[in-house]
Formats: sequence, structure tokens, C-alpha cells
Amino acid sequence: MAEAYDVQEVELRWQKIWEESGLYQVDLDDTRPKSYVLCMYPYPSGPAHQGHVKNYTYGDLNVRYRTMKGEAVLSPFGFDSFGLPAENAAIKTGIHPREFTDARIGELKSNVKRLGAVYDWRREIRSHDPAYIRWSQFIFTKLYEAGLAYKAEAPVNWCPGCQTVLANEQVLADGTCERSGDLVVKRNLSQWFFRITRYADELLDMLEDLDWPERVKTMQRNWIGRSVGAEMDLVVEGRPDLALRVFTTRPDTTFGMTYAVMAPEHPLVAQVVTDAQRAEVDAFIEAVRNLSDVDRVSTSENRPKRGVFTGAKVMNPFTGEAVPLFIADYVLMTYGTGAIMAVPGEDQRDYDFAKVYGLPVVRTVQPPEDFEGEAYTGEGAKINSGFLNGMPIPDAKEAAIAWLEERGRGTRSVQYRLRDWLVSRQRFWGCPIPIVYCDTHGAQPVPAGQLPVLAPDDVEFLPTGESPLGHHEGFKQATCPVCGGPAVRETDTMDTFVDSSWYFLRFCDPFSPEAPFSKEAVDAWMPVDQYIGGIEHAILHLMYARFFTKALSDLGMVGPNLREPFARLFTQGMIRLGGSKMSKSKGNLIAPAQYFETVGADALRVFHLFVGPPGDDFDWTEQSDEMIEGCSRFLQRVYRLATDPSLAPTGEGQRGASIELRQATHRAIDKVTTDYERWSYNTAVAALMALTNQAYKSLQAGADAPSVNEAVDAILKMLAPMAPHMTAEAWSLRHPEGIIHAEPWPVADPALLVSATETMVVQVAGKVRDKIEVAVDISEDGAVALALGSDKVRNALGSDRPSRVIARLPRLINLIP
RNA sequence: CCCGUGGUAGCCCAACUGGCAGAGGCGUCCGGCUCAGAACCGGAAGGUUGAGGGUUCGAAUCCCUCCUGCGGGACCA
Repeated sequence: MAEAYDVQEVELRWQKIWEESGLYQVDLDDTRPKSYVLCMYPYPSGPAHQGHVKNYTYGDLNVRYRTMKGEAVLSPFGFDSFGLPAENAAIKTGIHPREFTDARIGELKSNVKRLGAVYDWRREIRSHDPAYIRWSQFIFTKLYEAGLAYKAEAPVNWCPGCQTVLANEQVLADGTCERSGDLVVKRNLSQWFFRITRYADELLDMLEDLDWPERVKTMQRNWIGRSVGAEMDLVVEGRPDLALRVFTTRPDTTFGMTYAVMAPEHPLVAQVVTDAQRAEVDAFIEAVRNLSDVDRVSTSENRPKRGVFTGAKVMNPFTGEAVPLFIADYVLMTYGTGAIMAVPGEDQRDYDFAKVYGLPVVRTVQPPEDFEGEAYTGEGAKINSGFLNGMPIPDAKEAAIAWLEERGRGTRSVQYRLRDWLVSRQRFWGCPIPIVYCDTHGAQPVPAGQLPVLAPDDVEFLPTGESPLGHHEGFKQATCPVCGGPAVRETDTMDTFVDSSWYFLRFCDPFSPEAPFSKEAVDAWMPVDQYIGGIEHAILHLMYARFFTKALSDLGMVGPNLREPFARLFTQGMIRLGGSKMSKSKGNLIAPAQYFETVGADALRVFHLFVGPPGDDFDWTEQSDEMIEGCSRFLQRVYRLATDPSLAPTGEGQRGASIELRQATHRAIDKVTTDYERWSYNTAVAALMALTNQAYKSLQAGADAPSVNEAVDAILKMLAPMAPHMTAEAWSLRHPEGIIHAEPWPVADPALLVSATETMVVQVAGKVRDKIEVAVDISEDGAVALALGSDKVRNALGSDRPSRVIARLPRLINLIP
């Protein structure tokens, strides 16, 4: 293609200018309104992929647009640089993870710069930088002191592939690891947890007011899984000292309890089982233990419920009636109290079990006449329920809870699906947990003055599956901060999601050697006004970062009003190739770098913006290259229009053509501005293409110089956040003193948005029969008269007079015969 | 199974509170320019809006049923 400008030369030159100009470096004393635009900081996996290009194009566009609107925009960049791939590479090649990671960072960073994205690079963060590690550890010790970090033994998720434990959030619904795909197994281990459950209610309630995609909010709500109900004690028959605690969301159905169930792992199993049933129960528990978690929770096939009678009976707290107690694997020890009352009349799972074991079904809600199902979970009046009879369900719930509480047999209770966040990882390439263990003083946080705790360099990476830290005697040796005696250092590192839970705060003030960040800087910049990233972080990162913000706020490290980190979130669509997500692990990458060398960064950016709505997934096809060519062609066309002397308007111009162009320009300004605000970049690009076409046409038709120059300058400005290099170059040639990205955003003149006439569509019985140019303020009578003046309309109508007229003037009139 | 979100020209996609199905691009075809081609410029063709029913003067848009793509949740008591 013949190029109007040398893409390589122009893009590299402007990138240098931006880097040196400091236009996008902002400081606390800036007097412009402050805003904060942030893309999720990346794991440095090597050269950029198309997902990065999409992400940073949206980010850069927002930064440049807001700057042109007069804001001081904080736009930092950093790297989430701890993680397993670097450690795996070390085992394979012997290269230290730091060296490996720094090299990958170099590749990604140069690609990001080549994209033309601008950042305040003074603020760059790397998670593995000792200065960052120090403060991650400092925050850990603060959480520990506040009781928000604790060590406990629990059945945890162990990934054999990654050779480490995982958080619940990192295990997929089918029981596999989200990273490696290996089947995760349960192990009882002593691990560090963060008490995220303390914030469950706030995490749920504050979702309401966030300007986030509904789908992300729904995912978080599901994950937190709040259930409101009651807990109560079911006393074992003949054992007044022994009671089984159950949780239910339907205390109103207790009169319909016909049996009860405990989880196989329940601690009271041994105490309640009768001698006669012991052998059968032991066999059942053994059988369940041998099932993988996947088999156990699988609901894909309709597998019958399995259970075994304990020989014991428990008593209904309301009626005193004794019902059989079972052990069944459909009750989970990890939720609620690990035991339930079973009401087959109103719960399908209980019904299924009752059917298998021939247990009675009692309804406590009157189903409608035509109800044909098994368990009835709908609305209705209470029946068979003593003092609750006749009440609607919500009232009956309240009455039942009040009854239980008055007699001390139960209490109102709220349960969550959310578990505490397991942060220990048995890996080397992560932030060491800053704890030492003393024989006399137990677990002690490393004092702030001794931070950071850094992993030693003299370690060997062997494919044993074990972290080298655990074998490093020098690292393990420590002294107790309380007594000064010998202590053993914790050798686990933190989940890398800990690093990403506070980096956005550090960006506000990464300079201070005295603190992780200054409260003043965080007050000034936070919350992030626009956060941009992938949907894959909907639960993990976004939930953890919200938790950290709330915890740090309660600790007084950030202001009391900062309860949410990200005011507005945008999640970009996924890029697929051949049906699956484009990713390094799938080996189906189309590297952006090749386009930098051919059509240039601007064309690739515009392609990503133009190809479809930003939130939609899109499939990379053979046609994508042709579409990128098309975007390149458009940019060249704009550049020519803006700079080619042979296209300069001549003479005094045609008045009609000039006005037509001015109206088109101002309509485009209005439309494109709206589209920027609502993240409709694909239609914004389309509108700019249309205006460019119009400008060429108007030039041909003899539009005058002021109207053409107005159009061209507006196109360049509105395109400047999208295609920064070309527009900067063209602008500098037209206005040698000016810098386009420091120009104000164009404003539409309302007078040019309206016209005197409009095309009125004339329908007869809903079908279009004619189109007539009319004054915008035409009356209904006038419009009918004009319409009846048309032969086509009169023929279709078949008479002189419509029986009915529907008018939406001046755009439409519909005549009914 | 439940929830959410899509299905418009060969392809990617527009269409504000229901009002001419089309803004833009890709591809295809025709013409101009050229010795010829590329590039460039001008123009054209292309439709049962996933299917069926309903509401309405009028439905891509609202309601119901079904088909289908994608995402999430799912013995969570």
C-alpha cells in the first residue's frame, strides 16, 4: 500500500516525545480535577498478546480522553511479577525466577510502549521488588495483629500439578485447578488464612452501589452465597445431654420434618451411632471417603441419594416427636452446621432421599390445586404446623424463630458460602509470609524494622515438587522478636493475589520509603474512577481487593470513607481463535508485534476498537487481517485529508456544501462524545469514518476553507485518543505550535444540530408509501394535506379521506383507510 | 436444572423512549485512473431481523413458547 506517511518513523518519534514530555505525569499538587484510570496490572508472561492490546488501548484511550477534557489523570503501570510459571521455568532451565521474570517484563514493557500507551512510569511497581515485598509483609503483620490473619488446620485444596494448596476461589466447579487443570485433592494441613468472611455482609451489600457490569456483581453475589434462616438443636432421643445442631432457611417447615441427616464427617457420628448400626455406618463412611470430591458433588447424572440409618432418633423441637437420624453424603460438613432437618414435603433433595428410603412426607404449605410436583417450594398458607397454621411463609418464619429463641432451643442465623481466604503457598517465587515460630512464644510477626524478609538466592530448583525454602537452613533460622531466642521461620509464601490486592493503593504514592503509601495521596486519588480488565477476575482478584480495602480502612491505613477500591469497572471481551480463548498455553497466539512493523500501532488499536462492542467476545478470523488493513486505510485517508496540499479547499466556496459539512461535523461531535462516555467505541469509529467520507464529498462539492478545516480538526481531535501517533503528526503539521493531546475536547454547537426540514415518512396502514420533505414544525393538518397530495398515497388509501391518522411529526405520519 | 446475556446482508457490526431495517468496515461485482497492475477515487448488488404465536395503526425492539451460541451457579439445607 502506498503510504501517506511513514508509520514506523512517525510512531517511534512520537513515543519518544511523549516519554520525554511528561504530559502524563501527574502529582498531588495538580489543580485540575483528579481522576484515576487503571488497567489490571499484568502477570509478565512475555511479549504482549492481543488481550493486552485491547486492555491497554481502552485504558490509554480513557487517559487521553479525560486529559483532553481537562482532568489530571493518574495512569500508572506495573507488573504482578510473582507466580508459578517463573518457578517452573527455573526448575526446567536453572535460570533464577528473578532473572527470568525481569526478562519477561522487559519484553512486555517494550510492547506496551510500542503500542503508544502512555503512563507515569515513575510509579512503576513490580511485586517481586524488595521495596514492594516489604510493604506486602508489613500489611500482613498488620492484618495479623488485627486478628484478620490466622493460622489453622483445615481440610484444604491441594493441587498435585502446582504442588501447593489453593484458595477455594482457584478451584473450578468440577473440582479441578483453574491454572493447571489437575484434579484438586483435600488434605488436612495447617495453613494461613485471611478472615474475609468477617466482611461478607459488607462485600455483598456494597455491590449494590458499584457501577460494575451486572454479570460480575451476580457472580460475586453467588460466590458470597448469603442464606438467612435459623439454627436449632435436635435433641437425641434418650440422650438429653446430646443434641444435633442444624441450620435451615425454612424454620417454618419444621413441623414437616420426618427425618434428620448428618454429614459423614460430622464429629458427633461416633457418639450417636448405635452398636447395632455401627458396622453398616462405618462401611458407608469408608465408601464415601473413597469417592473423589467430583464424584461426591456431581449432579450431572441423576444418581440416587445414598445414606445409612444411625439407629438413633432425634426430637422435633416444636412437637417433641422423634424421627430417625441418617448419615448421607448429600449433606456437606463444610456448609452450615454439617447437619440438617429433612422436610421432604418442601425440599426436593430431602424428597429424593425420602423416596429411596421409604420415609414419610408431610406438607406444611398448601400447594395450589393443580400442583403435580413432588416437593413444593412455592408460596402458600401453612398447614399441619400447629400455631403457624394459616400464616404466609415469611410470617411463619419469623414466628418460628421467635418461638425457638424464647425457649432457648434455637436462634436466628445467617450462613455464607464464602470461606476464609487461604493464602499460604508452598512455593518459592512469592512473597514470604513474615512470621517466625518460637517454642515459647508461638507464631510471631517479624517486626516492621526487620522487613522485608527476602528469599535467599543460593537455592537449587529441583523437580521434587517442594519449595526450596523449606530446605534452606539459613533461611529457616530466625530469632524470636519477643525473647530473642531461637525461632523457625515460616517457609510458605503468600498467594500472589495478596500482591494484587493493594497495588492500586501503592500506585498513588510509590515513592515513600517510610510507608506503603501516604494516606494523603490515597485520599486524593482513590477510588479508581475507571478500572479495566478481564472477566476472568470477576471473583478472585476483585473480591480480594475489595476485602483489603475494607480491612485497611478499618485499620486506619486508608481513610474511613474508602470502602470500595473501584468505583467503575469495565470488563473487556475475550479474544478467541478457532473456538478457544487465545492464550499462550493454548499456543494459538497472533502476536501484536508483527502489526507494529507493518500497519503500525494506531491501525491495530483502531481495529480493536472498531471490531465490535468492547464487552463482547470476538473471534479472530482470516478476515481480521483484512479488517486491520481497512483500519490502516482509514487512518491514511484521514492523514491525507489533513495534510495533502492538493486537497486544501480553494476559492470562496459553496454555501450549501459548507453548511452541510458543518452540520455533519457538529452532529459527529455530539455522537462521538456520547459514544466515548458510554463505551461505544465501535460506533464512535464508524461516525468518524462517516464524517471523513462527508468531508471528502464536501470538498468535492466546493465547501469553504473554514468549514473544511473545522471538520478536519474535529476528526483529528476525536481520533486522538484512539490513534494518537497519526493524529499527533497531522496536527503538528497543521498547527506547528500545538500538541493535539493537550487540546481541549471539541464541543458541539447546538444551533448546528438542528435543521429546518426533515424527511417525513408517509405510511398507509403501516406500509411506507412515500417520503416528503417537510418543515420541522409542520402541523398535523398540514402534514395530512401534504400526504394526500401524493398520488402514491391516494392510490394506496383508495379514498380521499383516512378514517384515522397517527402522527409522529415531523418524522412520520400513518394514514388508516 | 436455575440465572444472566446474545442470535440483523456472505462476514464483523449499527438502529435513541416501538416509527423508512442500515451508520461504518471487510468481502464480492462494475466503472474511473494506468501501457498494465497495485494503491487511490466513484458506484452497485446483497434481507422471511433464529422459529412460531400474541399485543399494536405500526414490532429487530414489548409479551409467551421453542431452537441455538456464550458466561456463571448448582445436593449450599
